[in-house]
Amino acid sequence: MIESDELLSIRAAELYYEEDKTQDEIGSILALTRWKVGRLLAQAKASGFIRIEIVHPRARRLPVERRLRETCGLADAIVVSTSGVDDQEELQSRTAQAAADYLATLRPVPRTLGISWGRTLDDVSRHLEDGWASGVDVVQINGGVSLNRRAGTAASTAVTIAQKAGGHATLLPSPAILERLETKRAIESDRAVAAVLDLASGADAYLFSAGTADATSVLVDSGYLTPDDVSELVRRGAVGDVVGRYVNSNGAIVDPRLDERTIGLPLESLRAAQLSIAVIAGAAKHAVARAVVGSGLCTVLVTDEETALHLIENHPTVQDSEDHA
Amino acid sequence: MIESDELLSIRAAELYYEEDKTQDEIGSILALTRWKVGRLLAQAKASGFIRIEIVHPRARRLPVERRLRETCGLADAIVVSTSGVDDQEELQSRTAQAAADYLATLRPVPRTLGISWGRTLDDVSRHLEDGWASGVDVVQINGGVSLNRRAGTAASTAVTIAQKAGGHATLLPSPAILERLETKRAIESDRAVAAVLDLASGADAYLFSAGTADATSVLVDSGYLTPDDVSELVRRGAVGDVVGRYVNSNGAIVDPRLDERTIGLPLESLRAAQLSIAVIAGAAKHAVARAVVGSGLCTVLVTDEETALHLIENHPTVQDSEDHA
DNA sequence: GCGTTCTTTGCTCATATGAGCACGCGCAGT
DNA sequence: ACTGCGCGTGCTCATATGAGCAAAGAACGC
Repeated sequence: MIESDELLSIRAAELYYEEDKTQDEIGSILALTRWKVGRLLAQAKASGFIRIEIVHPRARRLPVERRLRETCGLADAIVVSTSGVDDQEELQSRTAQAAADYLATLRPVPRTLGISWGRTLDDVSRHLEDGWASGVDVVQINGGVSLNRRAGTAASTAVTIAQKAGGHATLLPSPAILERLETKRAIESDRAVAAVLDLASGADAYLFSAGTADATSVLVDSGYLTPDDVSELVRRGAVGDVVGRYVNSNGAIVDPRLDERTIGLPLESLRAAQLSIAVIAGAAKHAVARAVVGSGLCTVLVTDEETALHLIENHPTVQDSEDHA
Repeated sequence: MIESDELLSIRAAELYYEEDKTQDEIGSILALTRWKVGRLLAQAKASGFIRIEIVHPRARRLPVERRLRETCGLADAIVVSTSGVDDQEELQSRTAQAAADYLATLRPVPRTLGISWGRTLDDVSRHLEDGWASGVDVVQINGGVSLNRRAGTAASTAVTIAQKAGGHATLLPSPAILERLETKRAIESDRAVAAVLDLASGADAYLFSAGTADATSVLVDSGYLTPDDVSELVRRGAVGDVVGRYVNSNGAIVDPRLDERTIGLPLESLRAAQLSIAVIAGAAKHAVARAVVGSGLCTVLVTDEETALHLIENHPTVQDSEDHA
């Protein structure tokens, strides 16, 4: 029964899916009633013999999204299909596209959107369509405009997103990390900076990415940290950075001294936010993604299938809550 | 239109196939009429965005079979799925299984079945179920019983197939290739041998495989030919052997002198047969498969998907008919 | 500007499919 | 043997889907 029924269900599936026969026709071919065929087909599906895949760069993985939402307690999850993706480039692009799509269809439309900056966010900004919303103001939530070697990327990301929505951008005129705590305090209390930070903390939604904790980080690239600094952070458990702040696998700040010199929205504000969207893709970022999701830094995650599955596997339900400072 | 419709059809497909929504539900989600959704879905399928695959060791590829039948003018074609097959072993086994299944469901049941011998055929015999038919007599169509190193494989193949069908086996008591033409003639005219050959030429159906033209061939393994002999044959265009006879890519005999010393059914008998089933699998046998199919040696081919696609690509419609002798 | 033609849209209707149910068969306990 | 239970089977009926069609709309030439 088990054996022969399995084979029959395969034959039925071949005729149904590959030959577009009706269940009735299959019935007469295999000498079965059409109800039996229906059950065989259901059985084949249930046993996982039928694999249906949607192959398209814009395809999403709804079942994975659901699982991700459920196991990680996210308000929403966007998972892009990873099938047939050869290079990281493509994967980044697909994810950014998905994030752009998500933003564009977001309801209610946020009046102010707080964003970080970096390669990923810039990618999102470029994938957004002109007129994706009307009148969304964009605020930077962490510093880093001027020092960035690829001058203006951070600024242009914000400006592009705002322009395409017919709103205007507010930049955070400050470095990402200051060398001395006093300088940081001084800058922070500067009226212009304080106003932006204030605006940022009141944003309706946040959109940010995360960086890996290695020498390829934008913070290294921009000269805020040396590769050695990063190595030391890694030694102390850093898995990546979120809006310029290095966190360990529990999502806790790795180096409070460094963090104190970092300008921008504190991570707690992200955690408290009604809507904070993280865009994280690629195998290199699995660890940060886990930290971000596990520690409640985002309510919505946009990612690739592989990363999503990784997160589900290692269900990032925080086991130990805090780390030693 | 093209752009937005494509995206919509992907969204619809996700909801339909991955979330098991009804077209009507999708309609209300995407703000479309259910007919539009239906069309979008049809479009997605037509554009090839929906890939349905049946993952099972016994799964076949009906559409490929159809194409193979049509482009190669075969009476029937059996193509096994190659998805997720790691090793050659598995592929051989799947193909043999399919051949066994095909034999078992063959109608009308042949009264006498002519078979060759070798690893593939032996595999088929082992996959046949006991009682796969009732009263099928089996005849060997080419020599090679005694000399074979793996003693008795050829004989056991025939006997197994016959036994499982409740019929009896007739072996061809002769080497595959004789060293001297006179010996061959003498053996051929021996009453016992002649009777078997006569029986063989009158079989209702033939089942055979093909070997590659290299040192791994069973003919080398059995000591009928030396690796050097084979190299020479290859130099002269041999792509493999069929029932002990080496053919070139047009399916023509490579070395008529050698062929004259080979005992067994001539290839012309296979070509003239009402029903001759070739079982050929594996990348190494693409060339022989092409020769067999292209020169009409079989009316039915059992093979793997990869080989089938190769045959379809290089549609083996015989371009030049005969080769120089 | 106007008619023509081709495409797209929303429909009706026939068909295909799935849910739920009652029957009958086989099996075990008494 | 009898009876109760469980399972697979084939059914009825509601629902989902696809074919075909007429009208609306867009694109084009005159």
